[in-house]
Amino acid sequence: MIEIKEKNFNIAQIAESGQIFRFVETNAGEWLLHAGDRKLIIYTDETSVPGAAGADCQKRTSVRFDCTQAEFDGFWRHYFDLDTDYEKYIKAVPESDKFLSNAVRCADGIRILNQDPWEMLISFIISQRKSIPAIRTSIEKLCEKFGRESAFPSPKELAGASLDELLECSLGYRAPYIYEAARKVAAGEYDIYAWADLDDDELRAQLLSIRGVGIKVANCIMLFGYHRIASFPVDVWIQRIMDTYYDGEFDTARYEGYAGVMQQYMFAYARLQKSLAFA
DNA sequence: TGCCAGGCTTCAC
DNA sequence: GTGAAGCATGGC
Repeated sequence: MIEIKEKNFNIAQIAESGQIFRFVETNAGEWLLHAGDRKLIIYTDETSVPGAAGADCQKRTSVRFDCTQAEFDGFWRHYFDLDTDYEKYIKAVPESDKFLSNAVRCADGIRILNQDPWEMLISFIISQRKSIPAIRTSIEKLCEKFGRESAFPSPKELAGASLDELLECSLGYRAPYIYEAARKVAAGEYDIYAWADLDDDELRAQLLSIRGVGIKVANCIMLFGYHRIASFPVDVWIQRIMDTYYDGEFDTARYEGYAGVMQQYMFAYARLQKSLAFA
């Protein structure tokens, strides 16, 4: 068991942040995370709803990872982006920006995870016009049906699926997109791991060449699968926020190089506000 | 029951 | 280049 106490690191906020879909609280304070073919159990002291009652992530709460030191150092430390100082991002937010200031107060435990490009590609193709619970359901079905021991299916495993089998995973009109993407990645036509060497604009262009990947999904894959934190995905939530609080356009230039971090704070806060409003 | 969901492709114009 | 229609289905 590895115990850490880190500022700006909140498991509940990350699990609900919309960047990961296989991260659930199985019991109070006990979390199960799937990443590719890896599995991790995490224990936390606080089980509160993210952001509720003014979560204060400035204090260092205990997070315990059920893994060896070697696994933690070799994989999870980087996965959770624990070597990055998020306080410098948070301090860049001016008090005059009321919305973002409030967002940071409620979501300052979020980190941009270093997830797998393949898993992000498929997950965010699925995400279009789906609610987050519905995305989770589809991904669960894919993993159960095509992954070994419910791991996320590899390109080769998913490329072996028929269109009818994919349709059984509640993919709807996205099924042909997944079908085609899996085959082309498995065949090496889309060399998605080599794309990690491209600059942001080149990477975005490559992702946009995949059928079913538009600008928003491409930006999500960049942000969460390639850790391009300058990427700023605009979905219906972010658009609503910009329309309501920023006269239609958020000035990403102010946060040049890391606007994607701000995007996550905004997204999390907007969803939190809605969930509390209907609670 | 009806509406909306971390949008994209296609097709007019 | 721009804008609107059409899209499958789960979750609330």
